[in-house]
Amino acid sequence: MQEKPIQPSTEPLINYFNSLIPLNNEESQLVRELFKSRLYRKKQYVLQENDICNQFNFVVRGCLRMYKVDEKGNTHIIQFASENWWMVDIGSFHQKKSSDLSIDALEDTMVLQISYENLIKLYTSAPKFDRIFRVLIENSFVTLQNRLLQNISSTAEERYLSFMETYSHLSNRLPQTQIASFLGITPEFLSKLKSKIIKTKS
Amino acid sequence: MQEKPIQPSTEPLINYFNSLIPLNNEESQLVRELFKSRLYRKKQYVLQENDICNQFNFVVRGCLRMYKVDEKGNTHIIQFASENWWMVDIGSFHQKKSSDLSIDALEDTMVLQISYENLIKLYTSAPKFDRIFRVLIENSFVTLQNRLLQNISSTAEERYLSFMETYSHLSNRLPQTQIASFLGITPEFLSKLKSKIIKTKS
DNA sequence: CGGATCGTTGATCAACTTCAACGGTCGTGG
DNA sequence: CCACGACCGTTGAAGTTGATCAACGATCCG
Repeated sequence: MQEKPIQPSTEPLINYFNSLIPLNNEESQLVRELFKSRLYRKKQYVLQENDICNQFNFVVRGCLRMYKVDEKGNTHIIQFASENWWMVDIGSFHQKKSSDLSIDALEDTMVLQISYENLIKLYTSAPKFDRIFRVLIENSFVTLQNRLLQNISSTAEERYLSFMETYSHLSNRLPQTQIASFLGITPEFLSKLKSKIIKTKS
Repeated sequence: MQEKPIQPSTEPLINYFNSLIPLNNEESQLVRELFKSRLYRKKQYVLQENDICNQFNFVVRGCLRMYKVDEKGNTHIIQFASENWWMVDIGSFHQKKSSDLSIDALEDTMVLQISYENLIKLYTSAPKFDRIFRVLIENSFVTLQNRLLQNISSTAEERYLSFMETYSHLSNRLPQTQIASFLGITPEFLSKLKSKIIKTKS
């Protein structure tokens, strides 16, 4: 047996689609043609503020973050995306208007990406993808809604504990500063929370 | 000329769809057949916690709210829906699992609603609706994402001022308690915010 | 080796909650 | 039609949560 080819493939994405709604051969072929693989090195921008988000990204390996920098210079993380997650500023992507968000890589990250034009082509060629992307966004919507609910109704400590459960696969890959920025608290306060939690346990 | 028929019609909804992606006659007819109008009186439940959300609602007239009641008995409002907005617990609706949210009417409210089964039928009969509902959810997603961003990065005062702009059509129809519950603060604190803002202005 | 980034800790300050009390308005039943 | 209760908005005092600023040690990478 030989090693798998080193050249990146779209198969992880096709597997992902199949797990939602099975694709036929023609549809799989469309995916192979229209999605391009691309490697982003750690700290590299995927989307820079004020640019138009022109790529819909599927993370094969690595980790991205999407965030906003406010007037005071603080960054607020809206979303992480690691293996098998999507990353795009949907507003900018669909309305073709400049984004007030940024996306960059927290690790060397391999993505499969499709441009706006090719996504339209995909929808037109195979209407099943209208449905697939509808389901996909519905799922993201539910996740986002739960997060908003948590933010409205819970203390920082509760949010942190919940984050460590929900993102257990990610928590050890992320610096605490990034987690704090996702939770909407300062790194200093997160540090104090952690030591308080440890004390309470023992 | 006669008065318009008093019997509620699906025309506002068809106009709404046409503004997104124009419908042909057959598609319009499907909407007329599959959406049913229904009146909810003030305080009446549209969805009760632990039930499955089986209806996708379009508000023709009035106002609904969707909220969660936490362990301490506090209610947290996730969304208002007045004229031409949608209201549904998407998670419960699509996964057919019991909801931990509630929906009720803040005013007497006329909705056009479609059941899960009929929505599937709609998607199957006219794939254009896959696209329409994809676009619709994309829009809701952007709104939700902006709100999350605000909640992470702004003070209560900023959120309140922003709310009064964004929801200016609603702000005078809503009791302050409801606005506070939407912003994620106590009614008392909102009251103090308001008086502070007035003082600063003069 | 040296700078950049990260995590920690303490003191002080600002944002927001909690609880209690009070007055106003509105709708409903007697 | 009035009275009463329910709900709403306001205010103040005291408490909690989390931010800010400054200082320090550890690690990592060029």
